[in-house]
Amino acid sequence: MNIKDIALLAETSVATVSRVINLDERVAEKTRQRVLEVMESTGYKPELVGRALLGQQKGKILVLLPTMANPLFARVLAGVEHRASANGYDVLICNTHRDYDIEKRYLNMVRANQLDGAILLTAAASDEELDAFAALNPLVQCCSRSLGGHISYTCIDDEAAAFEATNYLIGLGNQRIGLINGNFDRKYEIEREKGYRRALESNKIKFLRQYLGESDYNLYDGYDACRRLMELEHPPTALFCSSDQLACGVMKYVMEHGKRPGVDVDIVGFDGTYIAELCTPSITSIEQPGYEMGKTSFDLLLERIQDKEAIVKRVVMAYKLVRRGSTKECAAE
Amino acid sequence: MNIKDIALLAETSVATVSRVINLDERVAEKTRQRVLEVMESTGYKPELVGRALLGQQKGKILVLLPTMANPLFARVLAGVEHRASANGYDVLICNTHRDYDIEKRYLNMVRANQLDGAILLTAAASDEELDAFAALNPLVQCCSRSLGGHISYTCIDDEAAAFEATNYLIGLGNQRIGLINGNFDRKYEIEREKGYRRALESNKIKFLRQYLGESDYNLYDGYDACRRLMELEHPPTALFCSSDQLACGVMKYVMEHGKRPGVDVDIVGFDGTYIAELCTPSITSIEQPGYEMGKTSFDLLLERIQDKEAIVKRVVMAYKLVRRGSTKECAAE
DNA sequence: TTGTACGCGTTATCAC
DNA sequence: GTGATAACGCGTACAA
Repeated sequence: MNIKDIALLAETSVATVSRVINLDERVAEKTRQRVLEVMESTGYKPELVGRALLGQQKGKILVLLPTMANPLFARVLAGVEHRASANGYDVLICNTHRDYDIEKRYLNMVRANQLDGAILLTAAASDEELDAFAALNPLVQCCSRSLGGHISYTCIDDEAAAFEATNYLIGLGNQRIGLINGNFDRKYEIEREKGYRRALESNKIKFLRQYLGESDYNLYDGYDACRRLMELEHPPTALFCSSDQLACGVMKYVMEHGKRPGVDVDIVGFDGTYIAELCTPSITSIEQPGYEMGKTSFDLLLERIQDKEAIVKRVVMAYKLVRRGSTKECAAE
Repeated sequence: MNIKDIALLAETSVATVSRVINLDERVAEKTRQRVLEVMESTGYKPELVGRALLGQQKGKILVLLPTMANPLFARVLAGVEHRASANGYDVLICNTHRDYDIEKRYLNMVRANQLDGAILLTAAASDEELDAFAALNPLVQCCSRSLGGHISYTCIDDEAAAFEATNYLIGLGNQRIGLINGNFDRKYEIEREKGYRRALESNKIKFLRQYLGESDYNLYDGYDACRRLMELEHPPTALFCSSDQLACGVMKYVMEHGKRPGVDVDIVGFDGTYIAELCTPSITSIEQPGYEMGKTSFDLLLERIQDKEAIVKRVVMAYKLVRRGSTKECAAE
């Protein structure tokens, strides 16, 4: 059942049917009714593939996530969906697993005119590749940033956030502070380590490599990394984790070994997700404005979709250190 | 840059280029090389839209999730992706928010030949509608089931699982058991309440409506529902929750009010996600084989894609009651 | 106001 | 082995 069949049944031409579908004014009311009736009775819906072939707007965008496991991304997604829906766009999601080939294949859907554009969280491709792609296709980044002149992005200042978190832990009286970070060499991970080290330096605390714990952001990585640090001769008295999930694993280790978070060990997470809220005690965390970042990402993308030459914007949003029970001053919570 | 350009540059015809692309044997080695070189140097990739227009395989399927928040779905997704990747399919995801219109719009992508098929978790549409859709398009369900003769699905026996969990709580000596369930009237929610009530009956415990707590599966719903039940004159001594996230909120309430999970109150969750493992104490939960269900869902879908008349299968998988620290016998964990 | 004809990128068919 | 061409479903410029 295609547009031709409808035209036949409505005793008119494909052009007229197309006009009816696309709300073109210049079609007689009588004809319109006849066409609408036929469409109704046959249950006809235009094949989007035909339109895509014409390189028109598809009304769909893609969000590329590195993983589904972090609730921060669910919040970002909600923000994207909110703005997308208001502008008549559907949002498709895919899971790149931080894999270069998968990321490429999905981005290709944009290139192949299947989608209007894409929002990328945590890229696997190089800055150069991304920039080249963004020069030709609507692409923006979110929660991470890429150098290069063609990609708009929105993110927080990871260096400053890590500095503030570490500084806060020092202010609570901690001198030995562990950092459990991801080991993917991503820009935001590097930034966070930078901020951590800057806070140590500015407080005249010596940086010790042994206090760095690595992780793949897997389920028990926080737990395992914490064990390694706690088995040191002089274990840290505070831990700064690069995600709430890591912090949750850390808490588990700490509590299982008879210590109280917020009393014996201070713990700070990252992202400010519900995980941090639901743990007991709840976890002090750097809260990223996921929902806002999602909304802004879509708006930036829409600008690029509507105008290929739209000016590139880099939006850095405010984060917030939310103090909860896993650090001393709030232990009573 | 399309197939025509390549043909021109390689000094041959579009037909031959198409043959090279599709690994057709009958093309001279010399010609093939020439074409491959041109494709290489131009970085040409076939536009999938053209193929889609011919009603061919698109190599893409869609997974419709009710929400991103439940880690169970991430596991299901991993299973789907594993089998999909092995069969050359890309997996797109979308978030229906349990909304009828959104679900319909995305399913339409399948109808409109944009995708090869869809896997649906938690439908918003009626059984009849879904069945009608499935009669014409490849569609399978996962983690929930639909009556009707055209939909293959895979899920667990929710009634039996709820029965076992409730029975287990009774076996621990509990007589007043609360059920915190979703309030969407979904089949699996109804099944779980049935199992809960059957366990009470078979142990001669009177069912009390006041021990039913509702929720929207939101962040603090477990916490709030728990408060309502705990403020009753005779509060329950055990709580069975319809998700791990709910159970986590329940634990929080319990601990904040000076009671110990697994000692003063027994708590059982549902799904067996990492949330249950990472809490302290960790949470006893009905573990759904998410990864396996995901894999099987894809296999069922592939059968339908490859053969429209493939026989409908209903796969019920084994669940597992995993005992952890939130219930008495394991409180020492 | 309506209809005809073309083009989008690809593959299948058929003739050479 | 190769190439010309029809076909897929749609929107639109242009003609009527």
